[in-house]
Order: sequence, then C-alpha cells, then structure tokens
Amino acid sequence: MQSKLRQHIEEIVSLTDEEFEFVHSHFTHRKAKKRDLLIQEGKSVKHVYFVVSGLLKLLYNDSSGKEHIVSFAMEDWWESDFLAFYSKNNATLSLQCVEDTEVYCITLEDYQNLCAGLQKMEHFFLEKANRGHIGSQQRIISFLTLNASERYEHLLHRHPALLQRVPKTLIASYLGVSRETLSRLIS
Amino acid sequence: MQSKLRQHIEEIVSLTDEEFEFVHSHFTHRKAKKRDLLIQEGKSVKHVYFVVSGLLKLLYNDSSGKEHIVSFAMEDWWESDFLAFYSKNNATLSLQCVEDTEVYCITLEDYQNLCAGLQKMEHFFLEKANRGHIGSQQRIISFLTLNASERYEHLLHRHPALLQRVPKTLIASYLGVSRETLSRLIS
DNA sequence: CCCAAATTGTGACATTCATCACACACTTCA
DNA sequence: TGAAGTGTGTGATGAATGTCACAATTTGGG
Repeated sequence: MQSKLRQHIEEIVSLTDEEFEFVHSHFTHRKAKKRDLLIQEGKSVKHVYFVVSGLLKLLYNDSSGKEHIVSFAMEDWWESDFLAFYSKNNATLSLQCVEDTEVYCITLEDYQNLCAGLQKMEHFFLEKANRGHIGSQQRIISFLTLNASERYEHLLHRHPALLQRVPKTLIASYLGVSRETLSRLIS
Repeated sequence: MQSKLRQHIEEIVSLTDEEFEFVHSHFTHRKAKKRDLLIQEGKSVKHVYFVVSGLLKLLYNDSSGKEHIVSFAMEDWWESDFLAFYSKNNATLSLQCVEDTEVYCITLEDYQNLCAGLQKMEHFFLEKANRGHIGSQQRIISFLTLNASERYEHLLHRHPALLQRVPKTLIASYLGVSRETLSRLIS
C-alpha cells in the first residue's frame, strides 16, 4: 500500500522510483483500532500522520469536559496537532480513531530532513499547508455567515459520505451545535 | 523601508545582501489610503500582500449584504484571498484598508519564480503557511468552545492594541456577533 | 468652523439554541 | 443471551443573541 502515499504525493509533484524510495524511508507505518489515540492531550506530539484508510477526529476538550471536533481526517488527509508538533510543546488537542485506521507517520526530524533533502517535498508540503490554511478559513467563514441549519446543509453538500460514516453526535460537535439541536434540524 | 521586509524574512531564514536583492526584485511597492480596496470581490486576485504599515481587513459579504471579517492584517502580516490567488479564480473575499497602508506586492508568477530560484524562500513561505493554518485552527476552536463574551476577552488578551485601532463594529464582525451584543458585553 | 457621516449605547421584542430529562432502539461482547 | 454502553429523538424551559428603532456623541472633510 505504499503506492497510496506515492499516488497522493504525485498529484502535486512527480517522483522517480528512487525519489519515492527516499521519501518512503522517512515514514513509519502503523495500524490503529477504533478509539485508539494517536495524539493525547498533554503528551508530546511525535508525528504528523497521513491517513491511508479509516477515519480520525482531531478534538479539543474544553474546561467543562465537553469534546469539540476541530477536524475529521479521512483517507489522503494529513493531520496532527501542528502547533504542538512544530513547537515541541505538549498537545492541546487529541487525535483519535473513529474507525480502524491505517496511517503513515513522520517525525519532525524526518520531516525536516525530507524537506532539506528533496526540494520537491518542501514544495509538496507548502501546497498542503496552503490548502489546509484555505480550508480552515472556509470553515471560519461558515461560522461567521451561516446558522446551525445552514452549516449542516453545507457539510452535507461538501462531504455527503461523512454523514453516513460517523454518529450524529460527532457531526454536531464538528458543527458547533448540541446533538439535540442537530437532531431537530434533520427531522 | 525595504529593510522591514528583510528583517521579517530573516526571523525565519538568513539572507545575504545578494539574496535579499533577488528577493526584493520580485516585489512591487504600493501605498493605499483608508477604504481603498486591494482585492475586490468578483475580480481577479493579482497579488499576495505583505503589510509594512497600516491595517487591512479581509472580509466576506454574505447574500444579505452583511460584511463579515475573516481576518485583520497588521504590520508584518501576509494577506490575500489565497484560494482565488492560487486557483486564479475571481475573488470571493475583499481586502480593504482600515487605515492608510503600505504594502509589498507579489504576483503568482513572481512567487513561483522566487520559490524556485531560492529554496530558502520556499522554506520561509512553508513556515508562514503553517503558522497561518495553525492560527486559523485556533480561531475555529474559539468558535467551537467560547461564547461571545469569552471570544472578546480572548481577543483582548491576544491583540490588545487592535481594539484601540478599529471601531467596535469591526471587532463585532470579526467575533461573529452583532455590534449591539458586543456593546452590551463591554459595558 | 460646520455639516454629514460614522460610531456607540440602549430599550423592546423575537428567535435561535443549549440544557435537562426521559424513552427507546441498537450494538457489543463476555 | 443478557447487560452495559452507544446513538438518537423529543418535550419543556431558560439563556444567549439577533433585530429593529432611536438618540447621543464623535470624527472627518471641505
């Protein structure tokens, strides 16, 4: 399944076999089960993860113990607590499997070596970071301009498959509404 | 004042005089007055802007004609409608001067040439994009976890000077509350 | 210096949404 | 197969916030 990672990277930059071998040597592979934690709040963040299959949720626990979903990470997504990862601080977020999930993992050191050793990969990660930034900005706009019902419709339109895969409680947490309100919006 | 740009870049990567000259040659310089539009919704987006002095607002106009502030861009910030800029689509956002503002401007072509010609700059922009992504994610978390009053306190804590510089109406628009509600929160 | 525009505060009321409580179906797994 | 956990719907209620209206004050430009 290493071809999944290669195929994903080659959507942005093309690689020779040797180059991909070099890239691949910087990653480790891991399988995790539903409910496993890849990143745990308060602990150090060793990796950025590339999701080969399965589904992750990136979440923040507020002071009253409520869980808020910052992001879902589906197949072909890169995810981590990036603030903690780059700054080497402890995680303020957690990253947990919603389904059994298969990931590639890269440490900060390997990430830096990879970028330094192959300019194409620095370019690739720049593209990814830009898209991530744009995606987050779109989400901010949806909070500024849409009410709960409209945010649901918007998500339904952009990620119809997601709503089949995850419980409504998680969708509500992602949209920033209570599960009861979401339930009433749908019915 | 080109030293302002150099100083900013050198916080992340060091440059020789020749390298900075190369970097600088990719930018143009512009002064704009309060209320001038650097980016106008519906038109093409020619540049990313680096703010030397002054203050910009990045805003979205919703279907009912209300204005929502996606971001402020202060001194040393990079701003654009990045989605439109990279994809060469027309702007969905506008970028407008809140004060008289001085910026450096770079086109997509020059941006790509600069990254290709000097790896350090690709690295610099990667750092910036990552920080932008992280910043947007923090803002999402504030929408998920804080009420209007807490979001105001949070902003007050992070950018105390901003509240002195801009009318409360704009702060309200940035926080995602009506100006009346913000007025009542403060008093 | 003066007028128009911008900014801010505040009352009255409507709407959205959260919270608490409970019921019920469905899964999971020992 | 039975018990515990998980997911979902819904009623009652209150809190948070938006909307509309109006007045007072400040600012900016000619």
